[in-house]
Amino acid sequence: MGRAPCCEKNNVKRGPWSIEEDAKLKSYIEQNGTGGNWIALPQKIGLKRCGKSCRLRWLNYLRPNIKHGGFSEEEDRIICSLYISIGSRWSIIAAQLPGRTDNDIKNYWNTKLKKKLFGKQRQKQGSRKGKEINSMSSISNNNNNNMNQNPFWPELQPVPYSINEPRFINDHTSIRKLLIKLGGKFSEDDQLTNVVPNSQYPIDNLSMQLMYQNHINLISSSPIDNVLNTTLSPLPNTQYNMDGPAEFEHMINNNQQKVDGLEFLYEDMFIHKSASISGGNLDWEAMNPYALPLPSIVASNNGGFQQGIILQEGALDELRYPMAQ
DNA sequence: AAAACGGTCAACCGCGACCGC
DNA sequence: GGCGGTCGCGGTTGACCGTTT
Repeated sequence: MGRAPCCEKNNVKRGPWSIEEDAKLKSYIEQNGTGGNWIALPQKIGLKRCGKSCRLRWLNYLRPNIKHGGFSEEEDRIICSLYISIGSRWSIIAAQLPGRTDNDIKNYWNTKLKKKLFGKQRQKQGSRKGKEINSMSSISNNNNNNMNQNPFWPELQPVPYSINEPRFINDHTSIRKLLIKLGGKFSEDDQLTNVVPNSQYPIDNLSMQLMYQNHINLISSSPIDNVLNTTLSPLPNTQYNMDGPAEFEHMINNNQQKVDGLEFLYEDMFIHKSASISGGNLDWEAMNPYALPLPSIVASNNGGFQQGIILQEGALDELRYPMAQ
């Protein structure tokens, strides 16, 4: 048996909203609020619309102080940084951009920013084709080995990644270790409960906002190398330019102790659904200024934490199924 | 001139989460 | 704890419009 529809579809109008409908909805909500029940709202005001449709129209269009179009460079940067860090959590990204709606940002990303970002990358890749053939083959060889032996991710399974997987959320110890390594307010003696009441998720909104802000300040203001040094400052100060997967791989392989607290990252590097490698190449430099060259941590909308790492389109399949190419 | 194509964006859909009973 | 109703989210669709062929 299918799920019951939220409204009787035969009796509701669909498609674009008329000026009259907009005016009706807007004036009612401005005077009376939503009443906490979107489903009942259209009936109250005599609109032949689904409650969800009313909600959407209000949130995305009629609500005061909504901005449309004209995204600034700063907004671009925030969107890209957050997308790289947390993926397509549009509502969370929108929360960082006053006046922007999740729908707007999603559309903007899908139609413009994504192309801007990856188009730039392809352009650069195209100009370095010869060089990349060599690096591709080396990556491919490594991948084959990795897939056969899984030296770093022994339990890696070719299963689709789900953002709802509790892997990070449950890995409290790792998260805490990472937070401690981030330094600043998270000292070794601090209890995470100072920030996360009762050590249980979800964290309160203010803490989450503060964490976000710290994260955004960090990633939006720091040059790549500085970010790396800053966030990993409590670690031995070995420099990695992170110019590609080989460097990152090398870092993991030879410096396990230096990245203690990031254990949960490495698996995700290969499983995260936003992770990808275009045509077998990782050209992180080309992702600048938006790309983050390091694992970054932010709060997720369900109160946990997640990490993002930059890989390019197609990486997942190639890394999982190297023989299928 | 017109058909084909591609980009944009408002709106819809379906699912999981949440909440009250 | 189970259930039904509602909310919120992210993915997808389709109408519209500008550009290209």
